[in-house]
Amino acid sequence: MDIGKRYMPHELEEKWYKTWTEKKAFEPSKKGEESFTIVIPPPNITGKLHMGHALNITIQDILTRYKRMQGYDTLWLPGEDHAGIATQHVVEKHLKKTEGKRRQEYGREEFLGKVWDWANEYRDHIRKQLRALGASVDWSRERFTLDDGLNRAVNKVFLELYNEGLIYKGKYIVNWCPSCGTVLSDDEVEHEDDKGKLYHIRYYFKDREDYIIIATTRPETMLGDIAIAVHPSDERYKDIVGEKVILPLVGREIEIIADAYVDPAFGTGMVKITPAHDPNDYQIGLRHNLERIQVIGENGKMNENALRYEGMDRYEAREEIMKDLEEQGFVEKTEDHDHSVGHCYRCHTVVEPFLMDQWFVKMAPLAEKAVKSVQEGETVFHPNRWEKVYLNWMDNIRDWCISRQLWWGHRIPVWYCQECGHVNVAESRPDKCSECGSENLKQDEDVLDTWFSSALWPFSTLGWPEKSEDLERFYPTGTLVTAFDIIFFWVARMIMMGDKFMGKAPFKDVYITPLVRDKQGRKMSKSLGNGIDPLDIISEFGTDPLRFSLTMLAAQGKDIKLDPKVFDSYSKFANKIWNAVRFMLLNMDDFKQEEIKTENLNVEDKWILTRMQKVIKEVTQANDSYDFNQAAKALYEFFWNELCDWYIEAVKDRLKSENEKSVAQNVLVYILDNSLRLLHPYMPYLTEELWQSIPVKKDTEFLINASWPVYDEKYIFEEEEKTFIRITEFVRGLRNVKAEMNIPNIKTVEINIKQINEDKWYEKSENLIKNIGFVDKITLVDSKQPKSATFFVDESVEAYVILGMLIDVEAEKQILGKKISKAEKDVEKYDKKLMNKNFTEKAEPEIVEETKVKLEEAREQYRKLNALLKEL
RNA sequence: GGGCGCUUAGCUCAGUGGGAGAGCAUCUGCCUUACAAGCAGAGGGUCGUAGGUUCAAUCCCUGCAGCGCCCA
Repeated sequence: MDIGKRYMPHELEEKWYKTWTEKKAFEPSKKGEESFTIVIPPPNITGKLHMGHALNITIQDILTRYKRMQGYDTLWLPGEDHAGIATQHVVEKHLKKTEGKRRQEYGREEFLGKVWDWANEYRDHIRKQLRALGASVDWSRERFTLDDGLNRAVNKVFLELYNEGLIYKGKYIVNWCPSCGTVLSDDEVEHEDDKGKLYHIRYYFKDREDYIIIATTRPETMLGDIAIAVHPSDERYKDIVGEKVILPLVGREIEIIADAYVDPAFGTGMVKITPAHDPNDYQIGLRHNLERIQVIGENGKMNENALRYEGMDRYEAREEIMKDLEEQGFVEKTEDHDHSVGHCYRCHTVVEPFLMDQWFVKMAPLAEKAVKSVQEGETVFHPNRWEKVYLNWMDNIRDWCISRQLWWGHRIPVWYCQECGHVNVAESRPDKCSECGSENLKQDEDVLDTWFSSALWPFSTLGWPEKSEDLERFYPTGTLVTAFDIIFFWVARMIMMGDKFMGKAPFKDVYITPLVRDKQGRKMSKSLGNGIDPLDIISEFGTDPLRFSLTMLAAQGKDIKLDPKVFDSYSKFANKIWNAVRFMLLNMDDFKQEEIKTENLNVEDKWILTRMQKVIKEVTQANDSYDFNQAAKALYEFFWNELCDWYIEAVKDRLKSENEKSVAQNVLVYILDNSLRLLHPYMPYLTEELWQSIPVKKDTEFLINASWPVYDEKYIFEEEEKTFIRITEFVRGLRNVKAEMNIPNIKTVEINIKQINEDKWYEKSENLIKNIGFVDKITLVDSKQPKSATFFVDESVEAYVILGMLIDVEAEKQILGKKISKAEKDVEKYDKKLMNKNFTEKAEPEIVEETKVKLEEAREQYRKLNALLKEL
């Protein structure tokens, strides 16, 4: 049977994904066994999946396939997120472009119809991408954050929190994005240092000819100034507290008050207080019972309180006001000033602090449990340092503004009675007002923050609030795989809600993946155009190489700087695997599967079996501790550098021998069977395809369901492992001399061996040495023969290669010289160590013993090599 | 301002209290019946810097410098 010389990814991928889904291989099938569940971080329906998603999906799939093979009742639940602000934003932009209309021109219902069309299209696109990546998700359980079931969960949670007083409505300073036309939560505001100006403005006293100087970055808000504040212990201003000044341009009298919030070191140590347009001023306003005057409207334009500036954009007004102040002599000076400004995390517009009536969740009581869940280890972060980030946020938690002035989302389940004004909160529309019985009810116009529904994802997707079988079977979930940037938005809130409504944290582990950046370390983004589309990589190299590459790079706690060259490297690895299996298949004549009997094994068999067990252990441990890059690396090195470079080369000859081939075939089949199992979570398609062709009795129809290999003590042969390593060193020595003497490796040579002690480790492996070393004759000698060069020296033997006319004495001297100086350095190093009493007395005895052995070895090498050099 | 992370070969990065590693790149030689997407060999690093702990530090601790991120 020949499967062809080259690995061709694409047919395999479609074929196997189809087969797996048809056979329901992704659906949990081990009911009653311990479950392992992952809920997907639902991708936004605003766009396509990028490289970060590809990494995230790959890791989830590795975990899922790994646990499935280990026999867990495994579920990976897929779904998508309706992404309120972002989706409404892109659809509005899209409609403006295609139909030239704004959403208000359609009306709420028609517009939502168009968003649903969009959502359906993009959900489909995301599904295709997940399939392309090989994600073994259970499609029969797919969810969307706006599903009816999830809506029931959202309404129930809203109602319960409201009844407990944990949801409330109130007028506070919130973050308003004038471009998105909605309020944002504090976490959705990104602070950035912007170049701005610090304007120093004179405010004249009401009763005397003097003035004070106020420094501000936002002069346009002065129209809403209500007071001036100084620090109570600021000696400079103690005497003027209580005095009044006249607000320039406006003419309003405002009082100088004292409040500890003021930083005496900033500006002049006096600040203007605008309670309607600054969160800190708002707090001061509360403390001093100050009036609030709004001067900027929701559209970011000055409102009716803004005198002649009404209707101007806030930045235009700033300029106009400064111009007027200047003309009227109120400006002391203007200086450059960098300061941190809040921007909308979606559209990057500068956010306006705004006094508005909104819905909030009281966070402190919810945070308390969520802190405990992590502190007590119910949920563990990997890498662990993210735990601090999480706890830090929880400690400084503020109430969460959850209402959004959007149409796309879960509409707030609140109905205001138009008769008596009563606020009716209910899971579904009430027939009449619970207070006055009126049927004239009007639902709140706003929708909930998307993260409000996302926070319920780990249990709402499993059927909550119904007491579903899935909920019982799969909650709490095993691992959440996500990126650090949504620890606050999402992870923290899921833990809170899980604790609150399920009584248990929603997952045992949180694995925070690295961030995928470009080659220069920049974040991949549309605007930079430095993104790499996973689908492009898949069509060029295949899914398996993409996945394996990302895994190799995904070391814990470090961002990935992605150089597309790596995909090429690891697609070569896929080809290597392909060809190793191909080699096996081409050498399976008369194959009968038999039990591997220890007494029939050669040294190379025992070595590879031992190495296999150790790799099984290493990969399993690495997977368990989320060190996927280490698992991948261990597999890469084992497969290529040990199995292919040495074992396959070692058995080539035996596979042609009638007497010997059976053992070699059986070992080879065993090794490849186990290797493919270990590789499956990383490279599912390739391994499934190849596994099908292995002539071995199988425990399952498909590799995806096959059992995970288990470390087997009976295949551990420590002695033979060492012997084989000695053989490889022996052969390497020979190859090295050949290379230095410009003899092609495959040109056969004769070698001589001088026995020094009793250890005849090479005897049983003479054929092996001949084959892998391209040696046609081995002769035992008493001393080094003329026209031969030394290629191996240890305590048991010296070995020489006969070169005849090819000998190059200078080259040999060089080789020996290099070795001698290395031995000399070793002798010096170990000798120095052992001369140090502190070392011999305080270091662990094994280390001292080891060092002594090393010193002796190095001395012996040095002595022999020197002797050889003299002979030349 | 508070906190976190990073600094190892030309590039991208693993790694460990006791022998400095991989891939790519470079150089040399090979079409060897699995694979030229391959095989064999070689060169290349004061492990950012200054101290400290230790018998022993690239690794642990502290300061410093540079880069990046989060929070205010």
